[in-house]
Amino acid sequence: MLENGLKRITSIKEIAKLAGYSIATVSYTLNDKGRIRAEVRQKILDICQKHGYMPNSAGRNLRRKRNETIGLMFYPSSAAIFRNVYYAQIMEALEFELEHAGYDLLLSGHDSSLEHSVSPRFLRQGKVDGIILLGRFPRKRVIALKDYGVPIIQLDGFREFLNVDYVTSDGYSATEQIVDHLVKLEHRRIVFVAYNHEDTNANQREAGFLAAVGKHNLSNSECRNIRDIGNSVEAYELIKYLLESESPPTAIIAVNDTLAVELVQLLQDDGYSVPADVSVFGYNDDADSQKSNPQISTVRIDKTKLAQIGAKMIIDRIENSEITHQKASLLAELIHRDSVAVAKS
Amino acid sequence: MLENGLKRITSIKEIAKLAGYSIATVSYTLNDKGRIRAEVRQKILDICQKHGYMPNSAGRNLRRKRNETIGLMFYPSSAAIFRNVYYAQIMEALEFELEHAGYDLLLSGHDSSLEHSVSPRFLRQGKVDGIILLGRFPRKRVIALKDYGVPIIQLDGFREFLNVDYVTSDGYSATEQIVDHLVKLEHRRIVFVAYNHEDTNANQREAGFLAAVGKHNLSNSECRNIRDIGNSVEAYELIKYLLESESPPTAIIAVNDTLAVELVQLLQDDGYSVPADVSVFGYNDDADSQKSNPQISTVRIDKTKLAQIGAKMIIDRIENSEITHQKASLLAELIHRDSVAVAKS
DNA sequence: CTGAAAGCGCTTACAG
DNA sequence: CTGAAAGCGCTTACAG
Repeated sequence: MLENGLKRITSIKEIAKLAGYSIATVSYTLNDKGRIRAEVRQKILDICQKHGYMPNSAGRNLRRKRNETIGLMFYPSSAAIFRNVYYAQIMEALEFELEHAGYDLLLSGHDSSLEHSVSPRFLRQGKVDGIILLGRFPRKRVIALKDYGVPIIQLDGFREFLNVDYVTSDGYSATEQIVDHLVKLEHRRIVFVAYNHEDTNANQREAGFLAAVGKHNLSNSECRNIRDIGNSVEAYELIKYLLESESPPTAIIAVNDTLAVELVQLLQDDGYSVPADVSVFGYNDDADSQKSNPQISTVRIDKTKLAQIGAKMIIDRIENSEITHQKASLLAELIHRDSVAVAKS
Repeated sequence: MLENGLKRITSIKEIAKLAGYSIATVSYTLNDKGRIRAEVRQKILDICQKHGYMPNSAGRNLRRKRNETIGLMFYPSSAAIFRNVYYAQIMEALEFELEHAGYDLLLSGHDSSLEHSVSPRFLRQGKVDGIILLGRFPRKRVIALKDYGVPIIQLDGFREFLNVDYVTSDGYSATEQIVDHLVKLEHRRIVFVAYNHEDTNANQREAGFLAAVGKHNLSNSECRNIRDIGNSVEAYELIKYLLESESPPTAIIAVNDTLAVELVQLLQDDGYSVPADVSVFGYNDDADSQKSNPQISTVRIDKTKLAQIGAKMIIDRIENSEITHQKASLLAELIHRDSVAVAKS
């Protein structure tokens, strides 16, 4: 029941009957199409309003062959995403953009990391017009998903040569900038640390690191790229070994702020001082990099922009499948805070 | 194109033609209804499989008058939720339950705190069968939402006398337990602190506090319930004033772990020792309560169970609107850690 | 400017 | 055990 005690009307047919016009006229009015007399239009609108009429999306979607819905998938799983502060801002902006463009966002509780996992329900049921892949989806999964024929894009992750649109951040140039900056502060023994899982963003950052090491003629044996650690404790064990060696590193570049924050904690627990003994750089400008003591120097990725571009990409792809392959790599900005200082001599 | 080079089939009609049976038979097969000969059944299933057929949800939903979709709304806004660790686990469990029950989860980017906000798109478009309200929705908003006629429930929030199902945690008894415990540790001057915004969960906790103060014959003038602070700094200013008074509180109960953690930080920055000078209790068992130093004693709310019950409630309500009003209040468990000690004498 | 009608893909009572 | 047919609520070319 509505406020005015009237029964809620759920179909265009009833509205048409009440107004004394055809369902076509009602439909045109509701969609601002065709040329309906202003007077008729107003009458119909009034009736809809009065009876709390809401168009039925199943009816419209069946006819239009659209869902006005975009599916969101996470890798490795949605559990991982919700716990990850990095994604909060992205989700937020994504929702905003999509809602304004007339799309709803459908979530998948699907665990994409399971080897034999079937595809998410919403895909099997054809409930979405497009899919946004958030995270470091493996190539194989992207291909499998692409084969459904539903438009997909990758957000904050990418796979080349798949003709799948993507938007990510330019970790290569970001790392070059970090090394440039560290070298200016007289660092010559720098370590890059990332997790052992496959991650194209981490690869880019590593590649930028290696290129910068070459560019500045830093010693290959003194600059390490550690890529086989499973967690911060493992990372710290290796770093500790290096710190106790004859030519200890003076700076550490951690693949993200979470790792950076944890390393700083472990270093401090062990009696090292940051940045006096060793400088630490992170990536992402997550909230915890600022809460850490000292505050961590990091790379700011404009997450809102990332989401905006992603939203635009998937919508473009849905509404115009002819457009050519799109990819974007956002330039990142260095944020200088207190975890970096001139190299210990 | 599928792997086998065949065109993907998108309707039951084409499958029927290929199989040489009617669409009714295909439909019955797909839905495991009616009595279809095993042989025919297998043939149809094979064809579907081969051509990657997926049923069209708009068609089915139009016919069934269902959406198989549940909308999720947040208060004050989705932005607030994504940044709130407390909700990560709830979202996760909710998704899991709903997906298994055959429902998809539709997200709303809607900002419910805006006074003149329209309802979310998915509601206006009739895209959801039910709505889960997460957070402390004001009574007025709950009523407005309820008037759409779509089943709703409140999760981790509640409004009485509205006949809206809800599941929340029993903050009343939790706080009683906290005070019982503190009294056992010889605390007699205890402060309860909560934010100034309207929040029925906070009200419950406060009520439990007041009841326990009465039960233990604690001094009303020495036990305060502070409910008018906007943030932790404001809270700390008041607490500091009390700590410097003649009969300073020996224990603080903060309405959630976030506030507790921030208060501990501010106390320490100011030279107070926790728990030597003052004990601190939180609620929720959020991740940060464990990361804090000292680790914060808190109240564990089984968020997974909260979500499970919530999922079951909304589904019950959707599938059987006749059921009577349901409400649940989860018993919480005290988690004893290092922020609480015997009262300073 | 307005209406009659087809059809989107599905489910389901009914008939056989 | 299987099929013909109605109808869910909508949009849209077409006719007038």
